[in-house]
Amino acid sequence: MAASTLTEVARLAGVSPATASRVLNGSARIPGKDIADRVRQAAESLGYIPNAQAQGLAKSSSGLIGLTVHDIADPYFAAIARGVQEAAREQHKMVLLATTEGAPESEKEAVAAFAARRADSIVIAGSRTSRTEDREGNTELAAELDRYCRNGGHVGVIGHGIVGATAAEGYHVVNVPNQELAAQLATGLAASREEDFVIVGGREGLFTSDDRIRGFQRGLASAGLPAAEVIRTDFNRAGGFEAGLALAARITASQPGSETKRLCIFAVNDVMAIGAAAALRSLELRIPRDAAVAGFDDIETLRDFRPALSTVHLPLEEIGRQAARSAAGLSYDGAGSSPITGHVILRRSTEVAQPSSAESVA
Amino acid sequence: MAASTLTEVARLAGVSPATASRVLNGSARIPGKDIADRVRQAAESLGYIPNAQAQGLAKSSSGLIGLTVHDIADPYFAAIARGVQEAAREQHKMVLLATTEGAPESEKEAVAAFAARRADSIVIAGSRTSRTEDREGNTELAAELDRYCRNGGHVGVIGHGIVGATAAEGYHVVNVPNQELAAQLATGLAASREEDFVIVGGREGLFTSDDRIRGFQRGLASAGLPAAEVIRTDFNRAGGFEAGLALAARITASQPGSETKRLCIFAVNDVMAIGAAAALRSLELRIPRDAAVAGFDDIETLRDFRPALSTVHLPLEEIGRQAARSAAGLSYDGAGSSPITGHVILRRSTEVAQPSSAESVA
DNA sequence: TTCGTACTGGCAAGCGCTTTCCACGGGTAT
DNA sequence: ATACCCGTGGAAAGCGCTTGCCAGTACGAA
Repeated sequence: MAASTLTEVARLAGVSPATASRVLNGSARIPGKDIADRVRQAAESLGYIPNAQAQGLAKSSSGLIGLTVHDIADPYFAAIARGVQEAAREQHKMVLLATTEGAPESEKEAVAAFAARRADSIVIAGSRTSRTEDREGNTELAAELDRYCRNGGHVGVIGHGIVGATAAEGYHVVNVPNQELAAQLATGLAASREEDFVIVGGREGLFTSDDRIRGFQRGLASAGLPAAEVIRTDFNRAGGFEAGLALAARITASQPGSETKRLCIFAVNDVMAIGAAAALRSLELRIPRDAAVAGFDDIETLRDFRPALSTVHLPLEEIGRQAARSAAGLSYDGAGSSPITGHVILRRSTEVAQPSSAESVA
Repeated sequence: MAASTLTEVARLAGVSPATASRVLNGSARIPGKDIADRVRQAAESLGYIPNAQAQGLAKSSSGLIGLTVHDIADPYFAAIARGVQEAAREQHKMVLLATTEGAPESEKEAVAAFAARRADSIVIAGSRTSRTEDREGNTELAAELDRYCRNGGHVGVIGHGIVGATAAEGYHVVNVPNQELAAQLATGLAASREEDFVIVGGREGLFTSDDRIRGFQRGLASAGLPAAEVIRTDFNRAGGFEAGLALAARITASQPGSETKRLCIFAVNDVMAIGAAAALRSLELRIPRDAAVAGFDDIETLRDFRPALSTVHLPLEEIGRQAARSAAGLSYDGAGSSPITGHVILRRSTEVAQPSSAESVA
């Protein structure tokens, strides 16, 4: 990793390193044209690439944005990552990626690593949790973040704030109206039908999941419907599939009686919804004929799924972008940073009209 | 970004910075137990976090792995990124992410940025290209990479090597047997039917796309079938959709004649295949009844798509992992790094038996 | 002509860490 | 008792860059 240095360039151009620095790496003072040209030419001929580490050390800033996600291959996080990446580009920074599997301890480690690299800001994506087994981890994470902020760092958290974080300065959270939107979804779903609602949610304590469940229940209540049963499972496709199997069994069993209402399954995210749908299908049940299914997030890759999934659209990319921006201090309590909004999208998977079984084009 | 420094820790512990460094940040020489404890305690109480930039500067290595992808939200790249991330974790490094939209100039910039940060290794994902308009960009990219390698860097390229790269040392490419697998897919598809094959490919010059097309044609030829028509379009869902519309029109038009064979559409990647399928569906055509569709990559998120998509499985994550490993010098021309293999998966979307129209569960 | 002003480029002091080299003390071999 | 070696902690020289400060120059104003 030995590349040519500023000093070499300076020597070749016959100037001092200070001058070379000024012409090559942006400074308020730009040396005279002839000298500048000579330096630039020297740099060019040596293939000079400034050492960002050294620059960072000298300027104490790194041009880095730290991003933690649960899993970069999860389309939800991938979309957010794209937004963050975009914001980073705007700011002429690079993004440093860490995956944490959602474990607060890993997140804490990631934050420490970002701090060690003197990342200018940190974006934390992924559901916060309040489970007792995460208590300690959360506390440590909060402490780490506080310390980072106290040292002048900026953090943007997506969704819920970190439990226990107390930093006054540099701590921003991008609020996602999960509850309101889930309520709207419930209202929309409840409007034109009467059926039994079941919620497939993540483990208790996952804020995102809990919020969406709470919102959905509220929506049902405001439509005069009873609260839905909640099935807790893993916050991923497998969890959805599992819950789907259980529900499918129930549906199949009740079919003979036949005066039971159709089931409407609300999975708290699209991926779980797809899992549930796959489970139903694997047991020969059809959607929406035998059960309605709705998700949340409006994952892009899943839009071609059939029957098209009713869901709540979330501007994931924008969320990532905004988190990165607000953490950077841009457009925070200034102009530009409008609150995140989403909207309910009712598609085929929750249609009421019984489809003629031959016609299932959405 | 002012955190406490090693010197402060040393002072508090009443030792020299050298000693503090030795105890805190791994060194061959570990000071005496009592001293070590004192230092560690001082560090703890000060909340000391080593400055990775300074460490990097002193050791001239950064603990960073650079990764360029076209688009992190594309599930293909996201899967690879996950593999790279995993390998990074193994090596106790972090990954620095850059998205390039596939433009060689952006890739060149990214490589330069990685070099500036003294990344220990660089992984380049995303199809290489030989289009004339990319000529210059490719040359520059190659030059940048060469320089990086010459300075002791390691690069792992996924798929095809960079055109024009000449670095002898530190330059590894993870070969993906696109051609062979595409040929196998063609053979598999050709085996049990006679139909018209059409290939929906990316723009000319995209190596991945071209390889898959070539392989597929070869497979057809070896099955005694004529070469398939090739439709060139964008290497993404939109491109697939567009091509799908065109093909749908053709199918619909020929239906009356009805002695035309069924069309079998091979899209060179899953996302394009899904696009094409969506297009057909939007025009009331059914798969596989009115046309067969096959893709390539076996994207995880798309596995729940119905009718299930015939495709070629590629161990994306493993590919990413291996690229990162080989670039790190691990397991390269040593044990462990077995060549990448994939396999054909024939699913419902290319089934021959006409489905009874009521039964479309895969 | 003589100041004062406004620039210019260079010097040198760091940024926070690692690592070579050195001095020193205690142990063993002679 | 002397010589020698090994193991320890510390001093100091960087790693490659930025930047405050200073001296020198050229200029317009007086």
